[in-house]
Amino acid sequence: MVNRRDEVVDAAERILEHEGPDAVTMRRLADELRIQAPSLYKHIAGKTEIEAALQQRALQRLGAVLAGASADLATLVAAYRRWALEHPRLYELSARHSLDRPRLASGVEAAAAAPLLKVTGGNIAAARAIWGLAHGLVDLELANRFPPNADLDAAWAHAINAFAIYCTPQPEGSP
Amino acid sequence: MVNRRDEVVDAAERILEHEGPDAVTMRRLADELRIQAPSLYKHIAGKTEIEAALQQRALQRLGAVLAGASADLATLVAAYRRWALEHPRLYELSARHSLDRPRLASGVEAAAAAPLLKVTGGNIAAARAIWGLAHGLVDLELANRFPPNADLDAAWAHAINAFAIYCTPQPEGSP
DNA sequence: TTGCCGAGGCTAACGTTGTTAGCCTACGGT
DNA sequence: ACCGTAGGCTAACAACGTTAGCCTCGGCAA
Repeated sequence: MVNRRDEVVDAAERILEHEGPDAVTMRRLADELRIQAPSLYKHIAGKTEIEAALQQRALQRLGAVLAGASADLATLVAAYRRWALEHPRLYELSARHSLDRPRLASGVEAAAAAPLLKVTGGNIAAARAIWGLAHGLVDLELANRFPPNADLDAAWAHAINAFAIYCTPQPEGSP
Repeated sequence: MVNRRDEVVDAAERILEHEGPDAVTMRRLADELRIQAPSLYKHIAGKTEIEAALQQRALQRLGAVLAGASADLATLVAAYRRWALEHPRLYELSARHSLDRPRLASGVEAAAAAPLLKVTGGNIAAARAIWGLAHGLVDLELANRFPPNADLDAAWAHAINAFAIYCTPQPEGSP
């Protein structure tokens, strides 16, 4: 028998995916498990714990996708964007909640960051800049901040082009 | 006498600033105006309208700051970052809610974007990439996604350096 | 076999949230 | 002098997360 706590998180993810964040309610969640809402608290401390668990899942999955895709900068950020657009609610949930590192399983954060570091040749500041760039473009896109007809592919292309100096094997281009 | 609706939005901004987003409650808001909560609905349609109004304010203020600061890319993004860190709650609120353009006063969006466009010499795709970069770095910083000891100044420096090719007067560096 | 004890369900209820319905009052214009 | 409306009020609702307290069943020890 699987851990009941995991079943709760599974159900939360299912509801989030299919019905959106507002539908992820303790009562709706309990319904999904054919249970009454207060019984959920036998398995989890509260809603924030569920959200933290989903956040961790998102981090792990995105990290895995990036690890599989990391050849060069272009394919890496393309993978980032694709995953976020394919799982927008999970991405948003994970991005909008601030990380409480203590609760996070160890290594998750580092694993997610590794592919970025690899592509910058270990330059951690450049990796963070690229991370910010990818997250920012995705976040603005998900939040409907670009005009409907905006050519976002072009924006991504420029972004990749700008950071190419950090990723092609090139001796010194840093401040 | 000023518009009562504006007073409601003013109060909301005040509470948001001093007590955080969770404190922005219809009842708390009514208290601030020495009124009962239901009376608020004589002046505004609902909470979402307040949030939209705050979002618009944020956009206008940030746009104004950027317009005043735009000399080169470095000072522009520095101004962006500074404003966001000085008004984190307003920034978050404005970033996390998707724009409903119909409600937005016309010109606000374009005015906020203008300084960025100026610095890229009219290259709109590059301007969007830079916007994404600045927003992403700020958002990750506000969401506590970087380790506490991270050297974010270095990340910003790399970001600026990467995009310098689009901003220094330089004929052709685009894909 | 008996006894018990904890895991995991249940109902009832609480406080807080946004919001609606409906009433009342005072003031400004005809 | 009237009347309508702007703008306040109280009462109340549904939905939310959460707590308290009870019951039941299954497995294990004596």
